[in-house]
Amino acid sequence: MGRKRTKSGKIRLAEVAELAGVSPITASRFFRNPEALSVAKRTRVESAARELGYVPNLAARALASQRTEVIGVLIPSLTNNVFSDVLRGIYDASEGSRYSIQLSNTRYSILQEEKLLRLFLAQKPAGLIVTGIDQTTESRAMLEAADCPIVQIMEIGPNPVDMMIGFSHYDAARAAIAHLFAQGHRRIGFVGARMDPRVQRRLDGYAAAMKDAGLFDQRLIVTTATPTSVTLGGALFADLIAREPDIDAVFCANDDLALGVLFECRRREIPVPDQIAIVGFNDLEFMASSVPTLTSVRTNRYEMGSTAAAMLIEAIEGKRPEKPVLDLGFTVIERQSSQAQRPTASPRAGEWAPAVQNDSVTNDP
Amino acid sequence: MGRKRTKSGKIRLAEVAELAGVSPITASRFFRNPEALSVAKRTRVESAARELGYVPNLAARALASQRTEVIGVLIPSLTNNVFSDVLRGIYDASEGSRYSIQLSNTRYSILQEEKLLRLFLAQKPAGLIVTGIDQTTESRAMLEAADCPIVQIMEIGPNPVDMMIGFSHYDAARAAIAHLFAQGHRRIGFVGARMDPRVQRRLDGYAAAMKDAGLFDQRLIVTTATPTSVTLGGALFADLIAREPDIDAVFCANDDLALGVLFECRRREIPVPDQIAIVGFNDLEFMASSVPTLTSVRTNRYEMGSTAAAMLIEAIEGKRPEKPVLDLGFTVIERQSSQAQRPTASPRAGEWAPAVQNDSVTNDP
DNA sequence: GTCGCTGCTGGTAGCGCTGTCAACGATCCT
DNA sequence: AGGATCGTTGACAGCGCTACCAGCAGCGAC
Repeated sequence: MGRKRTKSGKIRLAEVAELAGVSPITASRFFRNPEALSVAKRTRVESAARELGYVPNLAARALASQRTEVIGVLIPSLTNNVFSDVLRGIYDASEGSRYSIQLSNTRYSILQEEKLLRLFLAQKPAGLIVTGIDQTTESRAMLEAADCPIVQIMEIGPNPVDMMIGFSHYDAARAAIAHLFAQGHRRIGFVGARMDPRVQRRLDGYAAAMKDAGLFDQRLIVTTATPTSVTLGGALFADLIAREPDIDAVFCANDDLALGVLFECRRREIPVPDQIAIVGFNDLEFMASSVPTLTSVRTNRYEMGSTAAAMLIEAIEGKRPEKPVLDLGFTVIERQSSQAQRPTASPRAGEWAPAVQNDSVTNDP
Repeated sequence: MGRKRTKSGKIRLAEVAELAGVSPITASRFFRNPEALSVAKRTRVESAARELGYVPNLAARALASQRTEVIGVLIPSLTNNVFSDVLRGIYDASEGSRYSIQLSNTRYSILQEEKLLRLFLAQKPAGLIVTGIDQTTESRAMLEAADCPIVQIMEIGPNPVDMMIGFSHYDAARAAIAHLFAQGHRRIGFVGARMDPRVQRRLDGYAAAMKDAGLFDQRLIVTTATPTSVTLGGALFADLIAREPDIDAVFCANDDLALGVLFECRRREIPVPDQIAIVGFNDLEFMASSVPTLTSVRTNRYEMGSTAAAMLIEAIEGKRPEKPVLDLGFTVIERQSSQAQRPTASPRAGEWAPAVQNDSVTNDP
């Protein structure tokens, strides 16, 4: 016997079709490919749908069509400011499209990432955005076997699974160190936390630049697996300066650490940049208004997210980009914290201004 | 005639049932309510599912059961640190449950919120988390008509739609001002940005406290609709101090603004807290390690998210909480930036320590 | 006139799962 | 012992939509 399900008063496609005087399948086509209809039927279906307030049932559509309109996004952290900018880009670019975002947090664990990937793939997503290029072998195999477009974000490297968008953390770190060299600094410390693959590559870039200049010294490097924070930046710098009092600059793997270093310098009355220069990474908003203003490597986080989502959607709809790997570059934004010459006095109100980007070293491939 | 759809090699429930030697409906029950099966069949289905690597088709489930396992979340901003903490709580609490999170960004627009709400509700979510208590009349009506549990987060107020979890921004602001009064401050400025409803209520709390003390002065208030930032904090404070040079404290509607004020003071060589005391709101991590450390009102953002999601899931599964409205309270964390007496000298390295919470004014209902 | 093509439309048959109800044996109570 | 109750299981019929063809009209080419 049949069920007694309440028909729930919901408008179905069949109702719309009836009101429009067409078959259900024609009405269905209207929502997926309006161009295939004659103008007359198109307008009839459109007004019928509006009149009834029809909303398609996505579950039924997914079941019948054997595919979903979901874009899976895997990022390592919800807390890190870097990812909130990327996410904003992704959400903005997906808005207005038919695709919805399914977000999951890997917490910087590639095993967790593998687990989530398995979960996502089982639901046949329309596309996937994953962070970075360091997946487990198993994850990599799943990604390559997946029958949907995939974008790797945050960095670029060899052997993309499919598409890729990011920049070279290695080169960015080298550019930051080159800037410090140009300002006359020689004993440059490195402060890093979390040490995820991208931070590791910044460290590699730092080390390579220092080695090339014959200035590399393992003792200049302080890192920890602890998640990053401003407080941690201060603590790591305290370790560093206690051990190596003669350092003249610090390159921080991110801006939170840099701010922590700045505060620690202030606490110890170490003049910045006169005794110690500071360079951060990411160019978060506050870097431009601290005292002194802080030099940083600007990265195009929002664009990374929005472009990744846009590329993915294009690819889902069959228009693969001509260049599947996109380098968004970076810019060293030079500010007071790394100037060779400190201005005569601490600037008075009104005299300071954010760094002019024209003065900066840009890598925009 | 039938279709030639590629059966896609996917394992279906029927296959699992066949291997386990039970009917499909019994296998189905195993995944939804294992307790209803006898132990023998339960283990048989379990091993069959594992052997075949079965993954349920959520679209089919949603279609057949007329409901989804999706929790809709509407927040006003993806950038604001406050919401990233809340979100992390929501995602953490939903992990391991059968529910997945569908996130959307209202961008502080209640019209956008209404639009998104309509979209969400059309897909019959299992539950809904919405930010704040200021919905449009239309949104309010839709929420009340929705046949799923709903949690309003970030603040508490009268007439909850369903459940509610947050704290009183009004009371929190009053507590911050009371603390400044206790430290001897009288001409206390207010700096606010964005001026969303919650910031507005903080302003109301400030104004009420000042009026009660006979100290209210409209000229002490500087606000803007511009989104908040550290830089903006400095700029707003610059306006305020230019107009009212005799202020002795500033209450900032959030910590970014407070940091901006601190930097601006440093830029102008205004001693903090000797000439100007500073109090922020939210107690972001950096407040404890700035120089001087910054007083702030701690809010339980992660708990707000995780508890909201946990309550919602309980409610979806039929266990409504005994108390549908939960006040998570706040704590005024007293730090150097609002101390009545500045320590004799600027503290030396190692001598500073984060404020002890025991010294603080807690409102923990 | 016939053929093939193009553009539009419709019929049929599911997609994979679950709500509803009925049936069955086992257990419990009087 | 008889009836009521409980726990467990299965049959059936869809949920609302779309893939796959088939059909049909209109048109130009031969």
